[in-house]
Amino acid sequence: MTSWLPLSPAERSVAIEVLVHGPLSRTGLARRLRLSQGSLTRLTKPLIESGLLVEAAGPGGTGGNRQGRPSQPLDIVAGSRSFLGFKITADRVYGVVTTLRSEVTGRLDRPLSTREPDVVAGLLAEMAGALTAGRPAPAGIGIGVGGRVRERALVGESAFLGWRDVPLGALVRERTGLPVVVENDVAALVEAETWFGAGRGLDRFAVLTIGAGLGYGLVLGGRRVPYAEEDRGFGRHWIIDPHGPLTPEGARGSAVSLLTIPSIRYQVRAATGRDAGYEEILAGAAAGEPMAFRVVDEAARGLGVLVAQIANFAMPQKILLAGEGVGLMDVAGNTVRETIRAHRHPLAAPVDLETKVSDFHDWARGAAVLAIQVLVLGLTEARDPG
Amino acid sequence: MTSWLPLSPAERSVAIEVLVHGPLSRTGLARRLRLSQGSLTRLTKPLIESGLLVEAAGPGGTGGNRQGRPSQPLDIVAGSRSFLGFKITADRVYGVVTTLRSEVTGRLDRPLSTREPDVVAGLLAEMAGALTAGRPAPAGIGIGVGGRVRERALVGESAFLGWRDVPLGALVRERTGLPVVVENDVAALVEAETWFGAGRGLDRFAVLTIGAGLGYGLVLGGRRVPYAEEDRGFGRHWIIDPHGPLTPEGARGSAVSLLTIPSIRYQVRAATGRDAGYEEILAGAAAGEPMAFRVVDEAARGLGVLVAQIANFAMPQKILLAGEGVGLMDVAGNTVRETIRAHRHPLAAPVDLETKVSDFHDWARGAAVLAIQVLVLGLTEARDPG
DNA sequence: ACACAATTGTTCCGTCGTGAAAGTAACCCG
DNA sequence: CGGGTTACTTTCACGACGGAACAATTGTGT
Repeated sequence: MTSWLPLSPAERSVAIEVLVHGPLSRTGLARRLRLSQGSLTRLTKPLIESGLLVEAAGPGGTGGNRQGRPSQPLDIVAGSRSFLGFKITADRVYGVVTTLRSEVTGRLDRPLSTREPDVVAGLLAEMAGALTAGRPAPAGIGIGVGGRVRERALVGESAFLGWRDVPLGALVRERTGLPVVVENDVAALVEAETWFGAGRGLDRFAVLTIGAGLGYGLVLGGRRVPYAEEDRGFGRHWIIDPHGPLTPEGARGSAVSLLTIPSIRYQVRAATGRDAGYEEILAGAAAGEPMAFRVVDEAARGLGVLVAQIANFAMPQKILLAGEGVGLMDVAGNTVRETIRAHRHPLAAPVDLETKVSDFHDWARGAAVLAIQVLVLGLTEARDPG
Repeated sequence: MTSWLPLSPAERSVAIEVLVHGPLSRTGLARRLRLSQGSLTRLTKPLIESGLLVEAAGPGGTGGNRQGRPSQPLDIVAGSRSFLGFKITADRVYGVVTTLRSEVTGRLDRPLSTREPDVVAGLLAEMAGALTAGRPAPAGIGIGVGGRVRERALVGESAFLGWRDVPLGALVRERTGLPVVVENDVAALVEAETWFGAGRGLDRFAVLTIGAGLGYGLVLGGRRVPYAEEDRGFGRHWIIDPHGPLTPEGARGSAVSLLTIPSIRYQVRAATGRDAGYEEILAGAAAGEPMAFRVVDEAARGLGVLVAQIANFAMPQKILLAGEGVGLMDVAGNTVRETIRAHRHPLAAPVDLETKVSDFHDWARGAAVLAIQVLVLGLTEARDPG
């Protein structure tokens, strides 16, 4: 049990199904995967023997069968392995320990004094040690970085760290002896939400993150679309309103200028001369302070337009708003929803919109999910044909 | 050979590969489909025996091997079967005969005097007879209709025909004795371009049609995304510019108001008092007539914004502009391209944009492709999970 | 001219994954 | 305790596939 079997494609699909969709009986799995019951007996046997799956204690709960032999749910031994996830920001590193099911069992964060790759890798190794002190060794490490990442190991370009072609994966692997997966931070969050969050089981799913910048990810056919713009952040040139605000960060009236936390603070500061925090501005808008209201209202309309465009052109079944800047929805959610409606066909299905305020540890958890996907199940990034 | 074998999934993939990607040797097919050479011998044998494939005359042309046994390309017998495709508009029906490769070998169109379902089905049957007079009977019929189509047979709702739950497929099958596939017209055009046109071999591909209305279709993972808005046409509520023109057809500044042929003619008529044709307006804009130029220029900017939004949010590898209203690109293509660039990240890959002026017979050809897909290869519509 | 290399396509065989069907297990109910 | 019902297992036969050896057909070098 020290290392898992190489799984056949069919075994892998069974493992993923149980991992993502909770305890399931063999019969239920057969239905979901369109396999015969006999195949399921065959496929689950080695998975149970290797310790990846167990027969859950209590037989099938509610909604089960009224008579006949009770079903025997199978479950992943979530605690059998642990994973580390890290998110690197400009001035701080956030880390979490998670189970196989991506439940966070520990968290930590440390300031980043320098951005020297060696020092950062050392800090990551040190945090890995601190996070797993007194516990069994984790199965792998996932690292999320803003910027372009190649081959899940190399940071090709990261503006805020000033990095170019830094082999971060190798550096951390040397210092920890653990397998390491490096990925763009938005991509990692999207994967995490697809497997364990709002996008669970969906075929088409979009994520928009609002924070210091914007992030966008699209999942189609259950797989994330590899995009080419992630290197310098999204939305600086998504012009929502040509007459909109001009900020240092994006083009005039761009999504970045309208929506990101720094841009909203900048606008209020420019108008009132006072430097207010983001939460403070939202509270002010809710209380009817004119300038704060105006900026937040404009942001809400911009967000509505943006969400409607995503819904119209990418046609996802669900859109998740995540990040630290979605508190906007609490204050001006109705404005956002009205604007979405105005930019959609009246007969179109309403957009399934979910809001999830996330902090930097949630981003780290996303990176841990990448490690789960790659290391346990042997998934590799979808190739881009053509 | 009167009816084709039921194809196994592997045989089907071979047939599609040859159909879509032209003559291919067995070795080439093995590489593309990631199968062994032995499997290819096995799979192609029944296809050749049944007459679906033939060994092409001349051995592999240029770019082949320098030495060794020359490869033996396999090709579809395109002329072995023919297909009918129809496009129904408000006042006219257009029909084509095509080969298996979707090459048009005959065309016809007739005025539509009434919209009574029985009469329309009768006209279709009569046109089918005229199109195939003196030729072998076609293998199937595809029909494209603007509006919502269910189960590839029922016209659920079509505003311009005034239909609701009309079993058009059954009506035409009764009168012709041929299998019939009914589909939304835009969906059919998208499928045709995916298999035989601009989207050939691409994983992600978008189509935007401009004509009397707008159409939009998205192909992801090689399959068309089933959308829910097609019933009343796209773009009436895609607000491109809130201060844009107001026309009878769409919301103010909507894509429909900016781009469709009736809206452009309406704008010029409202401004000049003279009713000019679409081509005339384009020529006037090119010649510098102020009002025509202004309307066309605004349309070009609107189109640029629209294409940029599609590129930003759906991230296709290629976007096709089709329909009768893309003559705009000849006159104001540079404006469109500049606007796209302004709404995209400067480092993002340039949008691969293709323009194809299409007439109503091209729409009919699209419907014939649906018939090819469904009837010959047994493809069914992608189910929408979740 | 001849052997040889290179490449395509075919034949043969062992393996593996699968569904069908029959059989076993576990539960409820009367 | 036996019948009904549902979950799971075992067995078996089939079919799809890859790998390896082999045949076919050309170019190349001496």
